[in-house]
Amino acid sequence: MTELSKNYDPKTVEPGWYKRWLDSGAFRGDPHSSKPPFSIVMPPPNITGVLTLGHVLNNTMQDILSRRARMQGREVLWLPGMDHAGVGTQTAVEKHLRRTEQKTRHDLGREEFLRRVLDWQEKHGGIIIDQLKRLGVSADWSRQRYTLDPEYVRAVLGVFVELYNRGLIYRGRRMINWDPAALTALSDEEVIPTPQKSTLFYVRYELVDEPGKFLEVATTRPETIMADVAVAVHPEDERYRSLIGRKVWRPLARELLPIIADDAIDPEFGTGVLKVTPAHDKLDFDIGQRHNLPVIDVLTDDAKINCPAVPELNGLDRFAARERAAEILREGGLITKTEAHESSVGFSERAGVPIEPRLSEQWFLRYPKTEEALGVVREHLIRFFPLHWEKVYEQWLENIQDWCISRQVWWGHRIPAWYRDGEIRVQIDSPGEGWTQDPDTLDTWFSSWLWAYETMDKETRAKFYPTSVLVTAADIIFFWVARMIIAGLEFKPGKSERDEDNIPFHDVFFTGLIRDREGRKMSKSLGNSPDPLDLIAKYGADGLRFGLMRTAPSGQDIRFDEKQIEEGRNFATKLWNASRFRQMHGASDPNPQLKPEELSIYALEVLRRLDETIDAVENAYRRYEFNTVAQRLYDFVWADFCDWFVEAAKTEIFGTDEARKKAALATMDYVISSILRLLHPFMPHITDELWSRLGFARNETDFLDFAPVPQRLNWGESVSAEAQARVRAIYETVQAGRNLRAEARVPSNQKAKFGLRSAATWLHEEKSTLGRLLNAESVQIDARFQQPATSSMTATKLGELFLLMGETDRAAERERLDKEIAKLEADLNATEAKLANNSFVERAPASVVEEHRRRSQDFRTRLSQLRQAEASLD
RNA sequence: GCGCGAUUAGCUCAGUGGUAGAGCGCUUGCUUCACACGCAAGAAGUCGCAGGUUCGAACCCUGCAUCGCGCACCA
Repeated sequence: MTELSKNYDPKTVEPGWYKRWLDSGAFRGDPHSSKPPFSIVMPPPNITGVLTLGHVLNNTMQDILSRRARMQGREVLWLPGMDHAGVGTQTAVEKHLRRTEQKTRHDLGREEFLRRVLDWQEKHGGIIIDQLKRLGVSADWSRQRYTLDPEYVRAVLGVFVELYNRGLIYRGRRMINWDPAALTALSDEEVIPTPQKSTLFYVRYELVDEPGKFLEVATTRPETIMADVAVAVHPEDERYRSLIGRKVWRPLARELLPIIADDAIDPEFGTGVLKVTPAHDKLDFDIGQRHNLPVIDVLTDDAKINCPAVPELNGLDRFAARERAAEILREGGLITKTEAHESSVGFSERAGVPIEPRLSEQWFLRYPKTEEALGVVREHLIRFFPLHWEKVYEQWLENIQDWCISRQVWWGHRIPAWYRDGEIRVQIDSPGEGWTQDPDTLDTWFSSWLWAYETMDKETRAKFYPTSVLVTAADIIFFWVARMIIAGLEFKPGKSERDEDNIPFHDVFFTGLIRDREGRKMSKSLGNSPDPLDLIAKYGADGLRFGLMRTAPSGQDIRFDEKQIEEGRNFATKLWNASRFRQMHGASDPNPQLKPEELSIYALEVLRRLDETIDAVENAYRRYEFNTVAQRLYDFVWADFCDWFVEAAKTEIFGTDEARKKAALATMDYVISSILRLLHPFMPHITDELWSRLGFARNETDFLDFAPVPQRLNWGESVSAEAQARVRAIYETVQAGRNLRAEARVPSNQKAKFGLRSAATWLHEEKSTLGRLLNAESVQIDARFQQPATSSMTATKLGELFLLMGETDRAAERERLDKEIAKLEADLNATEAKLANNSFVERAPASVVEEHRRRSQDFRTRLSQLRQAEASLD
């Protein structure tokens, strides 16, 4: 055992441990184990993604749960993997292609393009896996899966075929969300409504049978007028009733349009007249269907105007065309007014451009098992943490729409539909000669929704499915969480037909989003997203993990502040140095046997606090309150153990009584052993390093991951009650004494003389510890201690404490005493007033009333002591 | 419009019925035999606002305000 260095150096320690864990197979999940199972499937990061703070948050939590479960003696499977991220990856490769070769994917052709994507994946893929390893993630990498693994692909396609055969998947020409930049359809969930300032144009449509009279229509999209097929009013609208059934002239690409009536029109909006453009608006499309109107599409797939009848607009981009169309209309005197208008426009989450509602032939899924999916959450077969996400989940399921699952991208699972001469077959493999496969691929989420069980083989599933918990950010509650629940209930991969065997997970913990100090979302464009690897280099993986966990309020968004990570690093150093101090006093006992009657009151007290901490930690884990666990451990280690116990125990550690010294060191061993085990899930590297360096580990592969979680000693009140009272009184007296020192401006490094007027005989045994904590040259303890003229005084639970000085500024001391007396009087009055209140005494719980009585008595005693002291100053 | 969160010290956050807490920052003292990534002491809060319930409210109820999120609407 070599001596510990003064500072902990994560750079040299952490990678070594990770290698040892991997080499020993510590992270393997064994389906044949007899231990009770614990399992998590990792939300698969994008294959070409890099580690973000969001990943750190999410994976640290999963790692904590996994490691804790191993320590609880459970067989843990944490199943990692990656997602092919169809649109995202393809967009990245296309961009690269455009920049380096000025080519599009169509220039290369499907086959060659996919080869390029594979090259890209080869080069940039899987970086994140190494980054996760650097974080200390204890996933079972031997089972790493990918959404494009051949057997996974077959499963995804198989599900498509099955749902098609059951009539739940169908192909249809419907209004979908079209991304004109990525050139693909999107699901409703991929569209982000964004408030946009726009202009509302009031356009005049001339009545055919009454030239010179006009119907005014308010629109934000004059560039689509050529696609109008009618104008519509509300049937009850008195203003327009007489016009229904008549006709107007379309002002661009002049044509006759009927005036129709439809309930969907809001008479309050604009003029109460809507131009009906079925090809470019969902509501208009529905109206068109109801009235058997034709559909005229005037936009190309990249959102340029396709309307040779109006050459001024033809070929223009939609936004340029909007301005040009307005100009043309204005020149023709057809715009009466414009007004500023704010409305919400759907943006593509990927490409960041406004989507176009578009009529298109796509594949759709009619969701099965929506009622059941609601049921398992409502009945808490699946528990959400925090609970309020249930509402969001319910709201979505209650308004669920069919899912557009086809994408016009090449990278992904190609739709297993085959065509020949108007014939269609849906099956995984080609039906043979002459059949061509559907060119489209499936929405990436259509593969992810099987992730919870298609990543497992049969025997793994038998042991580990349903999984224990899913840890994920709430922004994919619809994309992923809800759909996985539906898939589990629909395909029933579990060991029986019952819902409880087929839900994908028992608990879902929703993490918050990480924001910057100003509360903005982290984003590349804002440049406010720190690189976790830089943070690891600066503060160590353990420092990053602990710092982030300590300030991650459960389920709330997190404002990131690097200071917090620095604190994590500082805490690691503190732990390191406390261990270093222990190591300086000889080898640790890996299995210390503590006997209460041999221990100091400080030892009994720190052990009682340890019991409390173990309880608090246990409770916080049950609620997934990672911040509470971290905070409780931080407080226990830093305050209870280091600041108080170790300092007090130095009397014995540096003392001559070998038996007492041994007991103090054994207590340290016991507490350090507990601390290392409690902290291990949060700070795996440093704790294993210390566990090994201090000699707690039995051999090289005796990792903390498999050490038992510390249990309460449960020595009971009879052992600790008196010790607790005494220790608290001493610590309080010490703080009062230190305050006297500071007030009297005695420098910290200068020893001082104290007097304590106290009749407590037990105090004499604690005199040297009291003196040590006060940094005193001497402490005189005497029931009849006479206050010297030159001293300052404070009242404590143990009696009046005097700081003996050469010279005292009496005026300053009097002022100090006056202040303290005034405060005490106020406190006393408040407490007495409460006790004088009959309702309080009768109705409050007895313990509360008792507490007030005790407090009141305490205040009186101290007050009289202080008054006496003030009198003696004269 | 409907729903969900948040509002506590300068900052980030704990605190769910009984005299307001932590870390950072700030002020002061200290290189004392684990640690200056440290030790010790201190200043700092009408607990968003207004009502109500209660002997007692940061906490429970009602309303309002501000910020954020989701859903619907958005011509």
